[in-house]
Amino acid sequence: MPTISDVAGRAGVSTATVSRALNGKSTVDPDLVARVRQAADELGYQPNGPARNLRRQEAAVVALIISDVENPFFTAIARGVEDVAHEVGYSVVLCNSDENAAKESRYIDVAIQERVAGVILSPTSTTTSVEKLTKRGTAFVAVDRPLPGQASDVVLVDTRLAARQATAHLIDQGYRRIGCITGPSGVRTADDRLAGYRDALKAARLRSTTKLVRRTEYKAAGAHRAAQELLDQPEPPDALLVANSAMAVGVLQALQEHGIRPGRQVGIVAFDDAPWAELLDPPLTVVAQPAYEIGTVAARLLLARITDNTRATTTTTLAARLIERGSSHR
Amino acid sequence: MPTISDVAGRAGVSTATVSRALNGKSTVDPDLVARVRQAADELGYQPNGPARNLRRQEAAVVALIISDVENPFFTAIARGVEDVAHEVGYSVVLCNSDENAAKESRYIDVAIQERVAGVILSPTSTTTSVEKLTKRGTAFVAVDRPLPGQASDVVLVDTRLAARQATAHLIDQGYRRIGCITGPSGVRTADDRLAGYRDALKAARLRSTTKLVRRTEYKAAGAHRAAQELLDQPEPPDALLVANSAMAVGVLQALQEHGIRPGRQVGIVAFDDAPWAELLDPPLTVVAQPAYEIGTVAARLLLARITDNTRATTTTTLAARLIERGSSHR
DNA sequence: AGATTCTGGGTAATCCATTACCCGAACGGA
DNA sequence: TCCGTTCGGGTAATGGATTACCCAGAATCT
Repeated sequence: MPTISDVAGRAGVSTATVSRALNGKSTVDPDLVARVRQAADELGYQPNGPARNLRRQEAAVVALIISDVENPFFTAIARGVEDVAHEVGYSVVLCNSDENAAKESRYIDVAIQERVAGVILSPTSTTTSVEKLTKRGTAFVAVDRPLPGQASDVVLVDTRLAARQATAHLIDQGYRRIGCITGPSGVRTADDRLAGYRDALKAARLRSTTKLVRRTEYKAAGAHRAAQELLDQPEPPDALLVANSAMAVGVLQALQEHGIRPGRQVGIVAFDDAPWAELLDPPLTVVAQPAYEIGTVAARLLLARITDNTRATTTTTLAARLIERGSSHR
Repeated sequence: MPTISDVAGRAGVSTATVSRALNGKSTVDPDLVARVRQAADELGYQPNGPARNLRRQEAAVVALIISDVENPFFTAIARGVEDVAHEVGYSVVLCNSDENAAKESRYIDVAIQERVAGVILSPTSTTTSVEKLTKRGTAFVAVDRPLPGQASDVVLVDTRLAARQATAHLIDQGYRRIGCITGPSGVRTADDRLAGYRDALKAARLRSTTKLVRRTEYKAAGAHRAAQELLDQPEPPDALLVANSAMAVGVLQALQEHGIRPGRQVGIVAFDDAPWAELLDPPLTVVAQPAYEIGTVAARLLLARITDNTRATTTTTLAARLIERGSSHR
């Protein structure tokens, strides 16, 4: 593996000149630059990243730690982050915490150890592992979920309001026994969606009962079981608010198994506008979250914070949009 | 940011002892280990990754470069890779090449520069950027698509056979004007799926015509246009083989717009078993690829190659499975 | 012309963890 | 008791790129 001194030798200059020529930080005679470039190409020289990062005390890398790679909401965020980061020469590494605090903590350790320039995180739950970042002054932005008690930039969706509007829409449509299947307690988005659901019931003077609420993992399997339970009750719900698209799959499966078409008999609104939502019969009413935009906004905030970590922290709240389709109409 | 000497100072030992105590490579007095551990905890010491990697000449990281983060097939591979890598203490960083040779090449450069232990790649097209890896002796495994002319471990799906079987199934069902919407020419999986489709037509002595074949990006939008074109022909196809699930979305949309239900009028088989496939009416017949398993196999091969790069290269071909559902029955 | 500032480029210090090498102490065997 | 091992732990070399510092020669000014 050729080193900078190999290049220097071949080009007949010092290592300092090679570094300067290749990084363009300082003026170097154009002839020398050409010689250095050529020597580097001939040797297939690739700078040693660890050595560079050790010296620079920072890598041009941002870590994006998301809670589920298989959730399109998070991969859309990833694209947003990537597109912005690449424009300014940063690489993005994606880490999958799997809604698992231990994995999240481990990836944060790795990020710190590798001296990445910044971290974007969708926090799984507790705040503790994030303190390591702030304590070290690593630039950091939270997405999707806030971090109570932590001063950091945050990019959120107004998910409580969205849940409220979605539920209000179901009420408008004449549904009265509306249920809610949301994520685990303690996960902020899950709590907020439930709260928004309750807000809407309250505003409409409908009684809210825990019999119509189920909380499970943000996955299809859990939602499937939850929906079965709800539907098997003596007084089943006539509509359901479902907290993400993976869960929607489970819920719709359960409806199928009960021989129920979404819509007239049981109205459905789900969070996240999956590409297949329009293919269903009836098409699925959804709450579309601006995932890509969350990514771009978060990346821009992170870059700003990398250059100046003393700026005041901000909270950006983006609006979600209810897309009415057939599954919520009688 | 505390360094190893800070820890050494606080624990009253040398840096060598700290390193040995923390890494457990050599026997150290248990009392000292405890003292070092405590000092490290108190200071919140995190080893400097670049310094460690510089010295070790390798990072305990494997890079996984996939061609589309938003494609569930690739994210499932990612989970497989992660699960295996984590077992043995490696971190996985995910890079999204976006079917773009330039991005792929850039990520390969980054991987080389950062001296990752190995790379798993779903190659977008040309072989050139991969040579950089093999030339440097970086452990490397290709997934999903082979690299002609490159000696490397490869993990594939027998996608040609799967396409043939899927097409044969359509023929069995009585479809006669079967079309194919596949990925860009030059992308091996796309070519193979087309070849398998033709194999089946030939075996059934059906005439194969380019009028029924369309090639586009592996995305919904391209497939949507392609399907529209095919359906608007004077003699439209009575069935379609679709090369991945994102494309299936576009195709099904086009059918909807033409007022056609999949099945009787136009039979559909698509690659990749998406969780929503069963929710459609009729449910979608698919070719399920063992994506997670591709990931685990590739990761194990990579780890083996990291420990011994002289082993003979292997090609693992996994079988896909046709899951017959309603969209391919008359 | 002489003094002064610039500029390009070389020398060597620096970043920090790991580990080769070495030394002293403890231990076992004769 | 004395010698040869063994073992724990310290000293310092090492990895490779960047950059502070310095110097020589060119350019500019008086």
